[in-house]
Amino acid sequence: MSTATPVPDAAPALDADFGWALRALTTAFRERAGDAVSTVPGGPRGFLVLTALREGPPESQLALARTLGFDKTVLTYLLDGLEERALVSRTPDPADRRARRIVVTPRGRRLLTTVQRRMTAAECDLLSALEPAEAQHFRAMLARIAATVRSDGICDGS
Amino acid sequence: MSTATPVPDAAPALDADFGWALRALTTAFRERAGDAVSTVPGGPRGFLVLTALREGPPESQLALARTLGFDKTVLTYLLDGLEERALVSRTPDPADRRARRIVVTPRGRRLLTTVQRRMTAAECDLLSALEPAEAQHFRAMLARIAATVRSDGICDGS
DNA sequence: TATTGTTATACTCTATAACTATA
DNA sequence: TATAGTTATAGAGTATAACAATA
Repeated sequence: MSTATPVPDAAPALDADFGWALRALTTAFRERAGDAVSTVPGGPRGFLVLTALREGPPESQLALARTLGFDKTVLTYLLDGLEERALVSRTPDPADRRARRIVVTPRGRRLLTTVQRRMTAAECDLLSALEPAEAQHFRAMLARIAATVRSDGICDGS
Repeated sequence: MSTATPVPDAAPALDADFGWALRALTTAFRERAGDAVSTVPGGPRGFLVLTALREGPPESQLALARTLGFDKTVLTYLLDGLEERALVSRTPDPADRRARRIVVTPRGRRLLTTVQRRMTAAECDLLSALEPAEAQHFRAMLARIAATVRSDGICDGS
């Protein structure tokens, strides 16, 4: 009998099921984050658009869509909503008149700061089952996994 | 200057954003799990129904729905699909003729075993960014969080 | 001919309300 | 009256196809 089992049991109970736990986490996150981002047009996805734009203007809407992992058609109406409330500005790129330059407005930055604070609080609440150091570890592992699966989707070599 | 920051930065980049990482993980999981559960009527949710039933027949459909965190209306057509392929049986409870006794058939158990094996493989692939021991730690933390947020939703005392 | 962005459409998942049959 | 289950419907989120403008 081995006491440590690196490979998970082939027939776990519901509570031990990865998919079930992931589903429970995302559901709870949606609920709590939903309140936090209720003031952002487009909700959680609008928030991610602002977050991505904060790092600098993308080459085009398409480049932004790829960064976020969103469909380009989704981005169109997400940006419609954000532009309507003057949180981003959308101007034709003089160099390539098919593309649009998207930039966050000062107002957009201010909203993002406020909402990010609320999001952080919601996340801490969500992870309150873990000790602070554990929660940081969980976040770090999650980020590593996300980076891997994303790059897999984009450029899985072999 | 502190080298350890238990509280996350208030303005993280996209790659460090919890919601973005969670979204990337669930998207990748859906893709991979989708293949694994493609033979189960109702897909990922049908699989969870079978998993929950494997632990024993529930009091009623409603009790099963609460265990899974599904809406009762969803469970109706999920069970329709599973019953149609003889993976579960649905018989009126003699004691309370409003309620139905749901049990997994031998065929349902066999399918579950096969699919669970595929699901485990898909999960291991998904978590391949982590060392096996780390992956187990991640699973354990995820299960703890899920248990907490679930019980919060059902019976938050104070 | 290929690409950016838009519109229209459909499909899945989820949530709500209204109904039936039992208790 | 309250509960178990069903049906119908509407709303998000997502993906696809077709289109206009530009390269």
